[in-house]
Amino acid sequence: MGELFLNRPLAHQTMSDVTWHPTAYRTHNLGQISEGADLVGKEVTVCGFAEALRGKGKICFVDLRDGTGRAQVFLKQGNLSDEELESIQNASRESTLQITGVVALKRPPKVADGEPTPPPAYEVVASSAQVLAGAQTPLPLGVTDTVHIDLNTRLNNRYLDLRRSHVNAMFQLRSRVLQYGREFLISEGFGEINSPKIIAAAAEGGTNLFPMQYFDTPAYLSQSPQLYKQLSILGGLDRVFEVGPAFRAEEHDTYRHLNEFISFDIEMAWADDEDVMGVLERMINHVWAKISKQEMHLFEPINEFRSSQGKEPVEVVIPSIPFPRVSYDDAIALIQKKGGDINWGDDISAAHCDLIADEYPGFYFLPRWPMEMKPFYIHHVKGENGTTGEQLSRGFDLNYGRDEMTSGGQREHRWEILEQNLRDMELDPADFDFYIDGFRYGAPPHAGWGLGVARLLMVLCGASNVREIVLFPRDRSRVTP
RNA sequence: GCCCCGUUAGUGUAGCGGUUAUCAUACAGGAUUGUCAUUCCUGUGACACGGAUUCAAAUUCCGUACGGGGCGCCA
Repeated sequence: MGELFLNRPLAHQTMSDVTWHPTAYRTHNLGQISEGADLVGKEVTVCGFAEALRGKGKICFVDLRDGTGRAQVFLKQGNLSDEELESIQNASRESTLQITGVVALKRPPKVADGEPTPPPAYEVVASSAQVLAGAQTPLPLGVTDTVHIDLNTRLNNRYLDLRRSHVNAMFQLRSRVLQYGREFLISEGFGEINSPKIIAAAAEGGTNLFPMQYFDTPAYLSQSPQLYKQLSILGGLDRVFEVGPAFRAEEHDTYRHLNEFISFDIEMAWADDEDVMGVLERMINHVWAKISKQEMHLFEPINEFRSSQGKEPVEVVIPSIPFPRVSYDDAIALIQKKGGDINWGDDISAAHCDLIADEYPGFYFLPRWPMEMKPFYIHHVKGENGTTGEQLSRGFDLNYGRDEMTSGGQREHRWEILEQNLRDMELDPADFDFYIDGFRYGAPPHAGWGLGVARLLMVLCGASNVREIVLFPRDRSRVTP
């Protein structure tokens, strides 16, 4: 497998847009070597993981990999000391090596008649070689092995799993998605904030919190930046976003839930639900457009791997905007029409979403949920009623297929209505003073949303489990590594 | 939390009452090699744990542990 990518840098951007200064251990990275036409004849020092070592005699080939790419190193008796040659030949896979040598054009491989000659490739002819750190054998999982590996085995040995090229590519994509998302929001006047993760009480109703001890006071891990980004708006910050962790003590066990996850949140003053849905679809459109323009090389290892597993390649189709709006009313009618068992007032399950996705493949909004199904802080407009006459809310979801990506809405900005909403839900407003107090001194109408980063990446990378694109996932039964 | 299912070398698999427990890859040793998933030879290595049934259990049953899939809830 590795061979297929031997001459390709893992990250396009690393070579062209990034300034690489030499470090204490290397003068060049392997991405530079693999694009090394202008380095031929130059002496370089490179470092990397030994992906494959071939040859125990007078010559030896090493496929070396670092974070930027791969390159072959050629070692020949006489070019370097016998001790050095022997130490490399005795090294195990994934040991880290440091090689000094001259960049040269590789001798072209023998190709069968009719096969095209591969493009020129470059290698380092070693004049000196060191093992920096040996890898114990056997490896708990083979980085280049083509055998299937259980997700659990992979996560138990994530530090090795991450070395696999398609896994590595997914995390590079994640970094780009966040970068392009940030740059988009900043271009629309948003500023980045960080809200506290240690809180005294629930900032949003519903889920269970992880309790913790804060000196002598009981406290909790934050399950959402909801309240704090609203308080930022009340504080006059106008447009804010946050990328940060949220913690939920729910005993769920699915491909799309974790107990710690990264939420991409925005909050926007003087705006309603439609306004922030617009921000969201423009942001996703921008991210997809940038990815498809600049990062498609990252899908090569991903699709190469998928093909080895008999899976369809993933394609990046820039979703056109606006995304379809399927109101709650329309969704219920559509599900019923397609034979789904659902009544007005029921939650829309993943199976129901499959039915909607038949009609609306890709991203679609589900706006205007019943007020009684939404939390007390969601705004409603009197007179906006559903087909059964019940009050509708300005809350919405964004789905992709069967999966919910985002939940958001216009928030209620009037403290009297907040208190009334709580009383309507048979809750005591006094218990929510920590929330409502911030609203007592003038509040802009505002709206926002929270997007599950891993769920969005799942769509982009074609992953079937959020754990695949979370570095060290935390679920009900996993707190290590 | 509910309903199904699974656990065999480092990794991933075959076997489904009697096998010397299959194969790939990895690992160790050797030969070969400017190789291209190098090739070839030799070797090492496994039935999750506890109990039951049986002449005989990796294989059937019960329990435990761990894991997987689906659902609910959510992002």
